[in-house]
Formats: sequence, C-alpha cells, structure tokens
Amino acid sequence: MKQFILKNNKSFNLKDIFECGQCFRWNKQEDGSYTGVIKDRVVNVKKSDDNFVFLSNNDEKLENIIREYFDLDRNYENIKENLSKIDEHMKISVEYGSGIRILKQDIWECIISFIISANNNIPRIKKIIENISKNYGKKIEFQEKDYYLFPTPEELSKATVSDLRALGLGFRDKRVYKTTQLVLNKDFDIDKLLYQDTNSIREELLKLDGVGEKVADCILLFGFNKFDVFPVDVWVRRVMNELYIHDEDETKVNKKQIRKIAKEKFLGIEGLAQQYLFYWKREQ
DNA sequence: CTGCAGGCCGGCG
DNA sequence: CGCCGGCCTGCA
Repeated sequence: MKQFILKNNKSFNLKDIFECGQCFRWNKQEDGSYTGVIKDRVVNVKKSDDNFVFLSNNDEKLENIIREYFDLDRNYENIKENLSKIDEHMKISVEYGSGIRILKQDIWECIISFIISANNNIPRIKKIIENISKNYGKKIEFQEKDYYLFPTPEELSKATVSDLRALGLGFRDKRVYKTTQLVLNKDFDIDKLLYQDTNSIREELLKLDGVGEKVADCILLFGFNKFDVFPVDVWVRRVMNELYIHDEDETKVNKKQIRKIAKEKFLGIEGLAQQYLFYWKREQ
C-alpha cells in the first residue's frame, strides 16, 4: 500500500487540527492516530517519530488530496508570526494552538453539519452526522472496519422530514430537508459560488433555512477557506469580551461589533485568529 | 427536576 | 433593524 508521508512540520498537530472544533467526523483510534473521510475515501493519519503517515483505502492522487485538505501549501509559520505580533493575547493563543490548520472540507457537508450544530452540543452533533452517513451514505471498508461517506444531496434527499427527526436532528429536521431540496434542484448552486468573494457567498448562504450569520461564517471558513470571516459563537463572544471589550454583561455584547473589532485587529485573516482564540479558550 | 449546549426563526416595537 | 421567547434532545 502506498502512503503519503509529511515530514516534520511545526504547524501540524493532530489533536490541534481535529479537536479545535472545525470538523465532526475525525475520530481518534486506540493507537493515537485519527481516521476520517475526505471526499470519497477513508484516510488514517498517524504521527510516527517526527513524521505524519497518511494511509487510505484509495491511493490515487492521495498526496494532492491531502495537500489540499490539510492546507499544506499555506505558510502557517509566517501567519502565526504576524498574528503573534498583534498583542500578548494572540501570542499566547497562537502558541497554544500552534498545530492548527484550517481544513478544506466539502462545502455541501459543511452546510448540513453546521446547520445541525445550531444550539447543539458536540457529542450530539457528531452522533447525528454519523447517523445520517450510516443511513444514507456509501459504505467503505478500511482496515477491517466499515466507514460511511457523507451522503450526496441526491442520497440525502431520500430522507423525509420525519426520517431526519428519527435520526435525532430535532427541530433542525425541516432546515436540513429544505436545504437538501434547494441544493438538489440547483436553486442553491454551490458550484456557482466557488470563485465569488466572501460577501457574495455569505449573502447566498444566509438565504438557506437554518443558516444564520455564525453558521454562514463557519461554512465560509471551513468549506470555502475564506479567512476574512469571524464566526461569533458564545465562546468567541466570551473571549473577545474578556480580552478586548470588557463589558460587565458579556451577553449584551453586539456580535456585529465583535466582527468589526476582529476585522480591524486581525489583518484580514480573522478566521484563523478566531480558531486560535476559540481553541485556547475552550481548552482552559 | 431545571439548565444548557458552538443559533436560528419569527413576531414585535 | 434590534431584541426576545421558544425550540428537539440528551446529559449533568
């Protein structure tokens, strides 16, 4: 079996990448490696001495796919250095999450996953997405285990609203159903958005049922790899208030104001800054 | 038993 | 516009 090996890289750490909150389907194995799905294949990545070894059920173009998915052609050293110069807070959080990389995830999967994330907790989000994949996605065998691809819009369109409810989506069932229909019918055309600017894509995403500003920004960051967004959830609001705003009632801080401050402060790569701050604060 | 978790929607002022 | 109540579900 062919494998792709990534040589020692200071800005690449499995825990930081998979547990900073950007993805839901990478699971830690007993040997410390992580297994997940990229496009139409299962991939396992394991740290071995100073290297990272990638294995897959499908070797074709493996390196290219890994390179794109893990954002390997971006110079994180340089970015981190610049962010660290901004202030002591950024310096600390960048050091803490120094192995983070922004994954380039499938946009369709991102849309559905973050609709599901609304007013939800991570274990349950993961469980729901796993249920959806098991019931509607294609099965792939890898290392003597069964894995499931995230279903295509066509595959997921087989699920009725009550089917979705039975998988544990709760009130998000209709949102996922409606969005699936729109994508399937090309009333929402992902391909047409690919080369548009952040604000145009954002405007389109906000038309989807279940996509508000926070979810839209997550899709922009983790699906479109647009770094000029700043997803504001309760954790980000909390940390931004503590560090920069100092309002006595954190819940009263305006989210639009937070995004504005981030845009001014974080050099147009506020999406990455958000990940460092979020991960650092979450793990306190 | 309440509270709450990586928000969003809809109604209202 | 901005604000606010309600919301599936599972776990503390």
